[in-house]
Amino acid sequence: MELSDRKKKILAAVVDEYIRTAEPVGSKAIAQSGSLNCSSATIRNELAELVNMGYLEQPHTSAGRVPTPMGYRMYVNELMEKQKLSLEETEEINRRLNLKLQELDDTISDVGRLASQLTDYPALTITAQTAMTVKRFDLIYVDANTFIIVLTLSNNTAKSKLVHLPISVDQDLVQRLSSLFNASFTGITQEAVTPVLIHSTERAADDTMGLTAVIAAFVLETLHEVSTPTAFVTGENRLLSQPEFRDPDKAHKLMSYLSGGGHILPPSEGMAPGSDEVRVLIGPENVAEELKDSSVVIASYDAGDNTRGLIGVVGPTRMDYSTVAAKLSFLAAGLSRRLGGGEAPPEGMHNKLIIKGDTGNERR
Amino acid sequence: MELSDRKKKILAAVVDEYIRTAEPVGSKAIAQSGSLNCSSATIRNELAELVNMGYLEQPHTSAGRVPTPMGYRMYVNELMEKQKLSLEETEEINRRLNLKLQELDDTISDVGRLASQLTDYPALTITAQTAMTVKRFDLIYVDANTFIIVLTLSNNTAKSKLVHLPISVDQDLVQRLSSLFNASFTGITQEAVTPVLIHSTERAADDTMGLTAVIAAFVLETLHEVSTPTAFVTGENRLLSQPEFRDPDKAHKLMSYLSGGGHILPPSEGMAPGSDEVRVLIGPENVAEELKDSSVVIASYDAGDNTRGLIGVVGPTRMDYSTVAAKLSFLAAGLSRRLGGGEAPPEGMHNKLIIKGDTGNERR
DNA sequence: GCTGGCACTCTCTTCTTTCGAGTGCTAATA
DNA sequence: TATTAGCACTCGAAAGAAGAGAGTGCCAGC
Repeated sequence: MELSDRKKKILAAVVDEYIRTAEPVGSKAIAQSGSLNCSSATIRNELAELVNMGYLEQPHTSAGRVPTPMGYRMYVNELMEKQKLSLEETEEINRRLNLKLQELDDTISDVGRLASQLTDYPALTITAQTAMTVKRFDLIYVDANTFIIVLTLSNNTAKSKLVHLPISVDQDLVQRLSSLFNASFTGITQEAVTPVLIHSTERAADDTMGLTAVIAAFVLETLHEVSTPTAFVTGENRLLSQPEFRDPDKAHKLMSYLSGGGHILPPSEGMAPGSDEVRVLIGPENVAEELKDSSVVIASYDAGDNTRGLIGVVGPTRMDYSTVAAKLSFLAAGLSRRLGGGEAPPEGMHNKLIIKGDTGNERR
Repeated sequence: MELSDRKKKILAAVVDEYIRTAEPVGSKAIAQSGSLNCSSATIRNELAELVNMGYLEQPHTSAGRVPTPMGYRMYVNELMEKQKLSLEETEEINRRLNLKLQELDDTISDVGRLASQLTDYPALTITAQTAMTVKRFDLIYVDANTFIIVLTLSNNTAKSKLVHLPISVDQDLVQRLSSLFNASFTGITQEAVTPVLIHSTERAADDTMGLTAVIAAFVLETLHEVSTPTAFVTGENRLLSQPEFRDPDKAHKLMSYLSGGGHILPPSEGMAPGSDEVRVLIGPENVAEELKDSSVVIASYDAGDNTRGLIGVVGPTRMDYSTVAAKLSFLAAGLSRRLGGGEAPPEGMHNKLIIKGDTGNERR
């Protein structure tokens, strides 16, 4: 059933006002807010109908109205004004993004911090799960007891480790191992590094000192580290400034859930890989019990190497979806441009903003 | 002025009880708690004197007594029973510590997480400020557009980066740069990497493609990263389970302060480098305004390479100093044993526990 | 110097009252 | 038929009142 134009306007006004004040919204307030030219009585009638339809609810008989998750969903899908960031804001974000990314690589968590600062909600980042492989081995012989392992990974980063041994090894062995590993350990994923493979390499290299095992362990460690999707949450404490989390128990519950990392995001299969899409999950649309009365806004970015990462924020259902979505979208686009390959849109550009999400779940 | 033996017992009992319950402690409760063989009236008299002396205070007339910071200080310095961890506890800690440290190097933050879990307070870790230098350079030529920089640092770790260039370089230049950097960039600190030095190296190598600058930048970045003391805070949310932080504003204030990292610890000059010392800072003894009514317990550990790191927890002044100190001390000792050089005490050992701190500040 | 007893104080809890925002309904109006 | 003004009603939040209880300070007796 379609909403009349006026109902839409009223619903939007309720959500906007509620987002702003966190107080149930009365008919009078809406009547006065301009944009509608009718009396509070008329609006009361409309509000009553919106309650019937499931878009709004009343905390108790004589209170104003509050949006239901279904109301928020309608708002997010159709009603909210897509926020355009001001030039200052976009420049600010770009500036800080550049700053963050200048530093050494794994600063994705820093970007999470940035997102949290920008939105004033806790932020989470998740790196994508990818089957990384080793592209190239180098072993640098330092002295009889020391050598350096350098792995070049499929995403064109290098990882290294200095190994100090209690026994001395000869340069030849290191040499041999280097080529053996280059021959048989490159291009294979973590799972393919089997004890059998390690053993046969050890024999082939005539390694009686366990060097092979050391190197293989480093390979496994590294592949594991880079292939495991890691979740990172920052700014949990920002929850506390939201009135809905004035109850310390409630806040504590959600915060410990967030600190636990992971398990926050829905199976992200629906994430269209190419777009600047922003996904909104409202209250009960979340799978995790702990998030049932919070909302999550997630953007995905191109992390290069054909993988995508996620960056999102968590807040009360009464969240400033419009601004948050705009900021996250912009941030994700910036990240994609910097991390991803090639054909990205030029900087300042930012007009499309696709918001997507589950379609309105049943209420209650 | 010295406290009588009975006063000490009473003070200890008050602190113990208050730590346990977070409620002001009455004379009756102490009388019944055994260990003292006198009536509540006697204890009332003693309590009144302890209030006069500044060790206790009353929230209001007709309430029980609560320790002042000075009272806690006395407790920590002289009264509290040094906690011995049970065998199960020490084993548990060792097990988890081993688990954490198995993984790749910079897991100090993980150890912070461990500390937080063990104590149920927010934990912070700080790596020491050290003037790190590069010990050795290796440049690995991959192909015309690609090479890998490998730095071996003075703390015997290796850092590497894969550099991909838009132009092609010849192997000779890479070779030349490698030896030049080994000659003039080793053993010097971050500050000594001057534009002049970079420039002269560039000329000496006859480098017209800016490779020198790229490498130098990586050196600077790396040295900066490893020499800058970084603070890391985890488990802020655990504050919320403490009754003194039921007020969201108070909690929020402290938590944002903690999230801001750093500035938490006092100038740690007093940290004796050799010992398992644990330091306790009670309420107003903290320098930071935000910590004036919280307490901090810090242990320092040997991070190898003649440097020390800090690991600590933050909580309300009503903190379980005894247990926390024991756990942190043990954790720090374990870290020292694993990270630091050589002559560490054997595992299970753990009997000395030196607690130190500022001597009782003036009250109020 | 210690103890039992007693009056007193002050907070916390609970109950009651008041206040007001906001509603639903009805009758009048365009 | 849709809108509006008016009015009685509802219900929570805030303010006030009363009672309970924990704990104190002090005094007199042991």
